[in-house]
Amino acid sequence: MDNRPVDFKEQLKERGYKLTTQRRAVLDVIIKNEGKHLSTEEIYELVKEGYPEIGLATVYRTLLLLDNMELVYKLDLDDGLSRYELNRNKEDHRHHHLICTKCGAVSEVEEDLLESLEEQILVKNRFIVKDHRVKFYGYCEACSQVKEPDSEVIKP
Amino acid sequence: MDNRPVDFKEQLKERGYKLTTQRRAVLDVIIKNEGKHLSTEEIYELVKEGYPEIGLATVYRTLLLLDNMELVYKLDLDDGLSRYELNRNKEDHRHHHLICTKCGAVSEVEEDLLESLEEQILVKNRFIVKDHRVKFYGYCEACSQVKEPDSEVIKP
DNA sequence: ATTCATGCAAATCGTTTGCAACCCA
DNA sequence: TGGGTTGCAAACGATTTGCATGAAT
Repeated sequence: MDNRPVDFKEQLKERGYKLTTQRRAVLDVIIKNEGKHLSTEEIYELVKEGYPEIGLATVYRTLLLLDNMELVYKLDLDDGLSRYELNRNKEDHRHHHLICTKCGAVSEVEEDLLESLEEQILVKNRFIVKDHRVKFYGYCEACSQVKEPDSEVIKP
Repeated sequence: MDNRPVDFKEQLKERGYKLTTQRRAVLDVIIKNEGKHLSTEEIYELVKEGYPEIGLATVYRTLLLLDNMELVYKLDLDDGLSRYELNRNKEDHRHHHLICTKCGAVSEVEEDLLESLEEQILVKNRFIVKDHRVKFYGYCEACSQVKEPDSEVIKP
């Protein structure tokens, strides 16, 4: 079902890059942890479990490469770290993130629903929208039921 | 028309903070440059024009304070710098940014138009949206008319 | 007189880069 | 073989922090 590794090798070849153990290891970790929004450091630690010799710089370089190849998608969840998620298909980055400012939980809205807004932007601002980044801040189901006074953990 | 400086003094007092020349100078620069999305360094340089003794650390600390007081709004325009814009009123941060990936120009969409989406999120995800950050990437009017092959300057 | 704020320099921290050794194609 | 790749350590750049001095209430 997952033929990405094959695509990966081909895509690297097309660009004149080599398929190395390190690159496979990084991609594999991201694939195995789909949905977790891992940070660079977290990816590094996970890769080291199966490949202790890898260097942090290699992880940074590989992530940059995967991002350029659009196999991966870089996120900013406002904690000062770069996080990544698997980009299942080219149009897949059209989902949004819900960030709970109380507990820090991050979930996703699979729908896009920005077409009408983008159409208005085209007409009113004469700006052609090609991509977008949308983050919603608020309270997740669990946190919205708590009665205690607010104590925000996350600041947008 | 602009009574913010008065509010500023009061708000500082309420929180037990002092009104210093430096804090006024920083806020004044932001007010005078409304719409420019200045970075911390740029604000520092502008403040120095009228107040050469100010230190960069003070600007950082003041910006953090203004952000906490919600007098200012922090932006991330993907260039690795923190940028700020004046937060005219508490509900004012409900506008979006249009970022041209060819020339880097940043403009704004004053309308919000996310209510229906947020209503759907409430129903489907049971997540209560309190705030959001929306960035659109694409081509501004000038750049969308150029015929040359793409040469993106900005990477989301 | 207190208490908070400032300026400076040093410290942090995530990320990038130079370079010799290494390894895939 | 040979050029891309790696690991290491040093370099970077934005932001933060410790501390003695200075200013606001």
